Amino acid sequence: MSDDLRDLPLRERKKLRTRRALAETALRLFTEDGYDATTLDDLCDAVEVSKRTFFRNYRSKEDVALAADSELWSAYLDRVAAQELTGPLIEALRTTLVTTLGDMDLDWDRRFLAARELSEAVPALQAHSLGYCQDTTRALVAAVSDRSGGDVAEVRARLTVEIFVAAWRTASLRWTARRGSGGRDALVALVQETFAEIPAALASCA
Amino acid sequence: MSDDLRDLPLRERKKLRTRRALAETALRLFTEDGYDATTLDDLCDAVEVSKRTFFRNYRSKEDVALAADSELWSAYLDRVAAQELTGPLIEALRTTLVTTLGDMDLDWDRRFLAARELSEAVPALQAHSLGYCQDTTRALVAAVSDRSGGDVAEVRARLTVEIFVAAWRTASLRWTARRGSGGRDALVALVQETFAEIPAALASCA
DNA sequence: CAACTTATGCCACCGAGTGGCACTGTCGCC
DNA sequence: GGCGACAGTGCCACTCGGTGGCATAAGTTG
Repeated sequence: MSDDLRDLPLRERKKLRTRRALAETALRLFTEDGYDATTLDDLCDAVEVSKRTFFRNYRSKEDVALAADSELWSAYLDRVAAQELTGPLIEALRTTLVTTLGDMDLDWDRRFLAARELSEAVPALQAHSLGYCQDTTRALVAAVSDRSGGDVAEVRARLTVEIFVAAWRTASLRWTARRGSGGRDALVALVQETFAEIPAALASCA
Repeated sequence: MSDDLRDLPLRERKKLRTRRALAETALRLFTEDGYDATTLDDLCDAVEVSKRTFFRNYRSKEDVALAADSELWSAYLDRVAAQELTGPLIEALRTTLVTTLGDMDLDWDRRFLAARELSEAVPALQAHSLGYCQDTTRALVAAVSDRSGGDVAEVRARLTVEIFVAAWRTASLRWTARRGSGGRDALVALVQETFAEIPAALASCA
């Protein structure tokens, strides 16, 4: 995923540099000064870019804050599309997630943690982030249903994917709660733990 | 839930009437002309109310479109708070949901269906609707964790609640896909079916 | 009827997001 | 090396969702 590659056309390099500067500065300003307190004009001034240019790089103010989420899901979907899933679906989904996590950029941890913490503090970001999950869910269901058609099968696929996302969200919430300590390895461990808890959770009493 | 009650102070009655007129007209305009194409000014003109008044009744444009969702979750949380949950947690949550569904207003079906269809067409509404689920999740976890403390228990509770919401979303999606045919009874039946599918989904293969 | 409360209307304002157009740096081609 | 083509950018004006403030009208209470 690390396409730092300097063998891109000059134009692309410039564009990529402003894209990253925007995401980086946005994350800093949002956490330092607050999400609502930071206007897009502030951000654009800081990066020395026009507001118009911002919107050519990101679809919305929420989008730039949650760039790390977006990268994860995009990488995940690529991976799912590239390989064939075998065995129990939820296991396959979990395994692929763990692999994808391992392959993210080196500083992805930090950016993702910042995004999660913002997302918990700002309702608008939380909603937007859930939207990403939902889009990913849709795409996953489509990808999985293509391979094994059927009507009952589709309901099961959707349900499985929803549960998968639910477990991921629980795991990342736990990781965020301890402020990301242990880094990516800890996150992966929490994913494994949380998925293993699913049967117990279904059986647990009030 | 049917507090049509005319034994309220006159002022309350008026307020309630504009509240309902706003929700009703909003749903109509949004479905007829499109969500984005309908401005709040359009809505306020149609109801003959100032924009300021709109925002004293609803927090946002999304809010008024998803009033039916909001009512459901609010009624559900009331019910959960009022009774004690016994036996397997997910069963208790499901049963309470079915009861709550049975007790909604008579025209709730129609409004909920309209809200769901809008929500599937408009990303902003989808995100907002997921936000409601998330808030409900939080509240449920808090309510359940109060009763049975513990650290591992809290993770299980959260996971259970997340799975509960996942199943509900799958069920209501199925209902919406068939355009709400069969009304509320069909929705309840789908809820039962979908929850029953959970074990099979977890075991299902790709 | 008078005094108080509360919802409402009106107006000015902020910030997110879009469309249009002119400009400039980059790239391909001769 | 010069010369168009064109993507990316800046600037400007605009729409629309959402908020604050204040005067006013409507409902409530004595």
